[in-house]
Amino acid sequence: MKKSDKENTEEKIFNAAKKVFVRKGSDGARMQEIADEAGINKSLLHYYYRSKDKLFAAVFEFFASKFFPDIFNIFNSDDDIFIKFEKFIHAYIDMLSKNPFIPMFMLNEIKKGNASFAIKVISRAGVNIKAFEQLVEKEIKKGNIKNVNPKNLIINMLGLIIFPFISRPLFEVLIFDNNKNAVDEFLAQRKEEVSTLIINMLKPEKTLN
Amino acid sequence: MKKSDKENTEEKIFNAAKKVFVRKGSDGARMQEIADEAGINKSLLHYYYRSKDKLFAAVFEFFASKFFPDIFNIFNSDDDIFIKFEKFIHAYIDMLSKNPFIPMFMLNEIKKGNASFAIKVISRAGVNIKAFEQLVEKEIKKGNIKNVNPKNLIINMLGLIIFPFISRPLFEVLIFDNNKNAVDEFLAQRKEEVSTLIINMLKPEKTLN
DNA sequence: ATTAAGTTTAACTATTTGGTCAAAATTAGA
DNA sequence: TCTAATTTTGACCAAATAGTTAAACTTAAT
Repeated sequence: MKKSDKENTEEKIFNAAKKVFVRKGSDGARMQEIADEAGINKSLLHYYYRSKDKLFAAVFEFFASKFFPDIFNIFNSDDDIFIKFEKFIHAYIDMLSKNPFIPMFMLNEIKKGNASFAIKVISRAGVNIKAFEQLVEKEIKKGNIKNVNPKNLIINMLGLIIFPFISRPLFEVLIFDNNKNAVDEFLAQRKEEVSTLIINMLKPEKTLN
Repeated sequence: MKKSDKENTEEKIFNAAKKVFVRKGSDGARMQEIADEAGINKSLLHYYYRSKDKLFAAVFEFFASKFFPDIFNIFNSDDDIFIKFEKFIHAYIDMLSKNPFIPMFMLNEIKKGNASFAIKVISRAGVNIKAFEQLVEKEIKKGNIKNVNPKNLIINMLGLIIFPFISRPLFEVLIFDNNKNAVDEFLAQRKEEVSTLIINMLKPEKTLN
């Protein structure tokens, strides 16, 4: 086969592995299922990726780079602070809409013991929480935003953004009577909802004098 | 052995199973690991619980009843609507503080295909989302709370409550430099944080005339 | 056309793992 | 104390599954 086809096979394996690992997790996934999903012989998995662990590591790294994307630098721009938050929230929800299963996958695998691996990816991606906290404190001092706890702010924001994707299988049936279109609409509308909420958390009270 | 000891063995198995299933998930858990954790012979697992599936089902049902606890009826009381929310948030975070791994376990297993099982437990627990939505709409009409979307309200509230527990392994190292005491403090303080946020989402604007 | 390198396949192996079984140990009751 | 029921154990089994191998096939270059 040609080189372009070789890459094609490797890609087919990688894409199939992404699907199956996301669906079943690192333990539940079966090499045979990945091979079937890719439509190729199981031995090819080992030909291209030595072992299940190596294949999983590749998939994990791929998703980690999505989950900790290169968008925290939005906070390094010289936009107005509220614009920064709005841009970040929109960008992150857009990413999750394209990859809705990433949060569950990542957080579950991290919990099972891949935290240190994740940290490497995070620092490589330039995610800098300390800088974020300092930014918030600076804006508080300047009086541009309310006196909020930066750690709470991060968790609140990420929770509001990420939780709907993690809990979708549950609330899809519990709240939306299995109407998947309604859920998709709901998730799309979350961009505005979360932006508004965060901005309301941050907007200083109108002084009354 | 005596009957009290028999129950003791069964309990030992059940408690060990809870630990291991939470740690590794239904696929990652090994019967041998559960036996070791319980300090008993592996055959006893099958003596008391027939199969891994049956043992897992018992554990799943146990956690499901915790995850969908009998506290939604707080909203059926005749407390003030803000008190209802405050009570609910406090009660739920208290429960999670005692069982911090339940959300990750439940949501992950539900995602992997136990949704229908979960629904049974939910309805048995009397969780009634429709009633909650109607309550919110009623209070909106009465002008007691702002005109919010009830579905957004539920997801926002549950996200703010649950997400910190799901993401703890990540933010513990990323935001808290592995200071576990600081994280425990942070989580305890979330009761007030979330209550305040939800109430601020609901409090009508002060009219200016 | 021939060759050498890379790719694909089916058959096979080794290990892990859920589950069984019969014997041994313990307990409760007569 | 003797017996029957219950509980516990270690050895074993069968199925599932990750990984190996050697041969067959394909491709690109000469």
